[in-house]
Amino acid sequence: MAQTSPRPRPRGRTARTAGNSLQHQAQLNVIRTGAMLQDDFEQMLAPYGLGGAQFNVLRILRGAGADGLCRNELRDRMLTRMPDMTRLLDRMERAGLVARTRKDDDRRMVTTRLTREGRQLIDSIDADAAREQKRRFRSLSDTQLHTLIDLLQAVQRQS
Amino acid sequence: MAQTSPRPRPRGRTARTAGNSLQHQAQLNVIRTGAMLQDDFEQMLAPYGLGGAQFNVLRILRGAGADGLCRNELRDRMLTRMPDMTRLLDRMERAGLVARTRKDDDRRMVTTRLTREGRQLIDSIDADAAREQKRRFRSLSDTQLHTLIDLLQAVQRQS
DNA sequence: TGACACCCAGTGTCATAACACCTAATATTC
DNA sequence: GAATATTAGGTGTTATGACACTGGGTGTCA
Repeated sequence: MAQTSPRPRPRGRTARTAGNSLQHQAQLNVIRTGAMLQDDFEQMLAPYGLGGAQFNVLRILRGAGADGLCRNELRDRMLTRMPDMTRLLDRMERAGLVARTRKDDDRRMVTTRLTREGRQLIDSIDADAAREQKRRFRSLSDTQLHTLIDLLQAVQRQS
Repeated sequence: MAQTSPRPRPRGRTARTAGNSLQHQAQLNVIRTGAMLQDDFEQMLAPYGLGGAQFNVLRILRGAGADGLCRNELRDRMLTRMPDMTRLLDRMERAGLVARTRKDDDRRMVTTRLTREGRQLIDSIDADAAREQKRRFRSLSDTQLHTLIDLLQAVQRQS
């Protein structure tokens, strides 16, 4: 199976943001760009049978190492809001990507860890993921990237 | 009905982006910030019984004026990808916010227009929407806003 | 005018997201 | 140590999203 769907999606003509306040333009551009990057990323993931949320879980769990993470900790680290972590993990467990074990000392807690298979899968995606990131940002210098990151973090810090 | 849900969502500790390439950090921050803004916005819209997509349709149709727009034109102007425009418009039509009429000269085309009720609804939201935009971006100067917008548009232009 | 390609809108079907609620285990208070 | 609160995880239900496909409507070319 080569590439998937044809993917037209010219969506969101940049020009349409004229005539509004700067804050409004900024808001629209952040949301639109975020959606574009997310879509690109999910497009890249499709051949692996993953969605963005599942990839995110794999990435976070790989970062967490052998200790794994409990459901709520995992949920709080997600890139996007994810109220229904349980069933997302259910699906990933069924797919053999993660394993869950209830803790002995606090039996309310369930620790989720990457399986070997999950680990191998995300490792195999790394190269594609890096390529995808570079593609979108290739026109920006390191200074510009720093500026962009700083500005976005300032926005995130507002309440 | 006052405010709705408690909304904890501390999600996405900014610090977690260390140790990766600048492009990666930029990608994560754009996606995360976009999701935050979208969530905020939908939070604000909830009391009006609208979701982000529906608000977006109202906004676009208001801009289009009395001529309205056909389904595909509308879809292409959406801020986020929306493959299932038909049923979104179905719901909005059922709610009395939009009206659809098939064109006489090309009977394939269906024009969607705002109803008076839809128009009044989006007008009544304007003040809240503007407040929400300002809140998130208040810490940025006009120059910084311009810079942010320019950088994001450069990202959007990459294929 | 009949065959063809193409365009627009809509539908069937399945997977996933959202929201409110529930249950079990542990902590806290008296 | 029994009652209560709190915290973690899970479930039921409904709404929404994705994707492939259908089917009518137009144009165009023999």
